[in-house]
Amino acid sequence: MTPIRYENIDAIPVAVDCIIFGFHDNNLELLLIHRRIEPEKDKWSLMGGFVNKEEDLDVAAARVLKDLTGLTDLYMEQVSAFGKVGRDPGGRVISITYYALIRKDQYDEALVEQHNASWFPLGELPEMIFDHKDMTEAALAKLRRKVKTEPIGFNLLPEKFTLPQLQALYEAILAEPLDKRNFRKKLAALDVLVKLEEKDKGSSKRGAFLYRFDQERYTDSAGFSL
Amino acid sequence: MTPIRYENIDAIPVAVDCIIFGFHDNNLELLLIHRRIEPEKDKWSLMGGFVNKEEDLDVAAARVLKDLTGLTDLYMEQVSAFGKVGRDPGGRVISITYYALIRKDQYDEALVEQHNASWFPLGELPEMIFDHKDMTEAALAKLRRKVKTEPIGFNLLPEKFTLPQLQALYEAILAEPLDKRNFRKKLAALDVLVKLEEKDKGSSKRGAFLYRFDQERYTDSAGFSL
DNA sequence: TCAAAAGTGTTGCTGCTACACCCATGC
DNA sequence: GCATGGGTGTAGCAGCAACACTTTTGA
Repeated sequence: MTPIRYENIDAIPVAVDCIIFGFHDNNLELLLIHRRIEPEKDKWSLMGGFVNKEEDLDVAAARVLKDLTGLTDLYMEQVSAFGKVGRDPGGRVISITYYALIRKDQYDEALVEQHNASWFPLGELPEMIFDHKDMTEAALAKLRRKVKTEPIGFNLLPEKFTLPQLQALYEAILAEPLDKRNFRKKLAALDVLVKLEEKDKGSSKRGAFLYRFDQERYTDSAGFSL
Repeated sequence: MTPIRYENIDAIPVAVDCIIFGFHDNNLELLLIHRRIEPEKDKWSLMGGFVNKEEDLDVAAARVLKDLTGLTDLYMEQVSAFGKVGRDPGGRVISITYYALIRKDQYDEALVEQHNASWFPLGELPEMIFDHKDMTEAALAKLRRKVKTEPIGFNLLPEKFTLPQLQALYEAILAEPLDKRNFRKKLAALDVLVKLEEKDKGSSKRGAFLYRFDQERYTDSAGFSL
């Protein structure tokens, strides 16, 4: 049978918008793009792009992320679809949002500059266009939930990291202070970190031991909760 | 400034598909539609429809639900977007899924028959077209998570219900047995139910007291967890 | 009188929170 | 030698799971 063609159906431009999280200086940050045209000139927007007719949604999101950061294989998760008729004054566009976690030591700074993008700590977000603020909040809520039950936080840190760094990361994501001993106790129980010989002396005289996340140990274990 | 028109952008048909949950006979059930045409003839599908150019996503989902059940103001929540290029062999369609909770004593049976739709207990789902099985699983996962932290289960029960009914509902949703005393203890602590004078003698000689959910008490309280 | 479902409290344990001091090092 | 951040253990408490018997009533 010949496929149905859906010819009398309204077709609608579909975009993906990416909430890009990074971690720097004990702050959770967002990568935003400076809008240089009207309307909403000089506000900031999420990085986005239209979905091509022959392109999976995830692929479109990955493409958009690569265009801005040069990075592939990022940790990425769909948040939700935003589809109010008037959400984009330029015309009807349905937007599917994704959040992504990136290591701030790895992205391509030149590309980011070309796009007039900069990083903003969550607490100091500028005015954003359209419903991008709502998108950000939805993404953050989803990240907060997820980070407690799955070991995804590591995607925001370098390969090797210290426990104080990891704790600061979780504190930044959850926006609440955590007890140092309890935090370490839980991590020890999870048994997914490998302690290395080296120390990082970047932030203290004494130096803190470096660890790395062991993906294999995790997939074996199953339980994760912080 | 004149709005940009997005004229050179690929436009794509966008659908909403609804995972419709009902509760009957101590089973969580799904309302599915019998497909009478090729391809995938005689399989079953979720109720869906295309999103019109001038229609919000939520409005489209509500319309689709009303078309099938006659009901409006249903409890409804977006699940996620499915957007693989080949997911519908009839052509590229991006589908946004919503789940809805309906009271099985209220829907319009004639309409449902007109659509060749029937109810299936979750354990006895027939073969479904395209990726509708994945959609169902995603919806169920979301429902399970949500039902533990927000008082939405009541949307599947009549206005007045008994505690054994409510417990059976939660057991059906979570697919695990619950301890009767602990369940009642938690509910009592939540303080969102109003005990009525009447009893329902439908399922026992002794009869069980009827309760109703008090929305106001809930919005006041804030904490809900089962 | 018996079968079938409704209703009701207590105890032990687990897992969480709260909390303070010593250690290593560079300056 | 002192200031700075790194590292470590315990005790009390709360919330959760496990568990068994009495009540009501229609047949």
